[in-house]
Amino acid sequence: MIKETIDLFLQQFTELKEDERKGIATKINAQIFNRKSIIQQEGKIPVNCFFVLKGLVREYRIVDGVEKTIEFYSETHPAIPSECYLKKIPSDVFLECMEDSLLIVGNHKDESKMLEEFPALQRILMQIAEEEWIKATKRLSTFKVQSPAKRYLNFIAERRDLTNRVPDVQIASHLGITPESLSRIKKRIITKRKAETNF
Amino acid sequence: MIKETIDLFLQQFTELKEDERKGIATKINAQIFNRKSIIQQEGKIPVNCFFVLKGLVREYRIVDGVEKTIEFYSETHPAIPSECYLKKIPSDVFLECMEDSLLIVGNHKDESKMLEEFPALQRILMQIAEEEWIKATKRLSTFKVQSPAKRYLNFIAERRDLTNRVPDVQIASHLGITPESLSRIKKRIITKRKAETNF
DNA sequence: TTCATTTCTTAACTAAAGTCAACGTTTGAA
DNA sequence: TTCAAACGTTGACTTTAGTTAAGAAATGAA
Repeated sequence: MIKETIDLFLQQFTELKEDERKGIATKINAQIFNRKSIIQQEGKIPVNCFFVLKGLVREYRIVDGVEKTIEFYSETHPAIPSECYLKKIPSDVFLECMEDSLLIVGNHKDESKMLEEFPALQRILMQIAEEEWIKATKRLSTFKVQSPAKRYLNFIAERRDLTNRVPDVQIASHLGITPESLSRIKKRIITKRKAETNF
Repeated sequence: MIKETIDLFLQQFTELKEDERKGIATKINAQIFNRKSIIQQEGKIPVNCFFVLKGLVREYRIVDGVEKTIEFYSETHPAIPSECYLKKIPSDVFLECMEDSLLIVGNHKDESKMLEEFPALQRILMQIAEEEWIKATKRLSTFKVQSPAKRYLNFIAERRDLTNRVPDVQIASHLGITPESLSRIKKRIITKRKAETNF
């Protein structure tokens, strides 16, 4: 079951030959985490990086005593306290499983070993880093160019899967607004829609 | 002069051996562009990617007829219409030199050739992609967590070099606000500072 | 140097977000 | 099943951003 999921995950990287893929699959360490598991504490140097095979991971930060949700990582996406993991400095964020989740668990040592054995992995890591870079850049430009209401519409369009899996408070802070504002935005959208269609 | 600058640029990647560095330096294509040169047009598939050795490049997008500044790329940073260059699709942004600039000019073909000849470059590209990812992620979280005023204070603290090189209109849209707002924010900061120090 | 263009600031007004507080509903742990 | 905690919404009020318009200052091309 787990092995199948890992193999399926690796199949998206088409440049891997079958024997490479199978070799990598056997060395990958995947674990099940319960809902509410904190897999990265703030203040601790990250030892692990994660990939979500099943489930959902939330990245958050505590600012003035309030949780600020930075990102949601769902299936097939890396969940890494990126800067801190790469630079080996204490994490400024928490990572929490929002659901029972199946995660690939990596660390620096295993990563080096696997890179030596499977040099093709280098390309894949590069590809992942590039994709994450692109995603972050795109989201960044939505903050510069769009209103909160548009960002919300954007969010429910692009991440429809998430809207029923996480509470609005977290979506709000992910959009950079308060939960009260999100509530009002939702109301505005509904009344606007009603006005446009004459009920 | 140009060759020296290129060598200096490459020295930051300490994992390169001296002969590799020199070899790469001779193959790198750097060009001087005049202020106001548009080095990437919107709508055209990017053929080049750039690295800023000297000068300043601005990335912007036109939204509802208004220029929205997405990013400034200064010395030692890559200036790439990232998604579009990597995916070879028409660019959704412009790249413009804000000053007379010395830029490394790359393209997909040269990149492949150089990667073949100098495999160590792969690591460096990886490192660059990671750094850009981290930067984008960090900036993203400032939009989620900070007020426009804080973002402005942040900007002048971290990019002091830029504040005198680019007009406020562009800084404003880079911060995701209007120039009028930025003007008011600046005023508020000054009056606040006066109040705190009793003049 | 000149002059049109861009830039910055200010004002008046509108729209939207933040804050604080209250309250009914939902949720999930015991 | 129960009940405390978390959640979502609403209202009243404050603060800040967007919009439109205008004018003074700075800039840069001819």
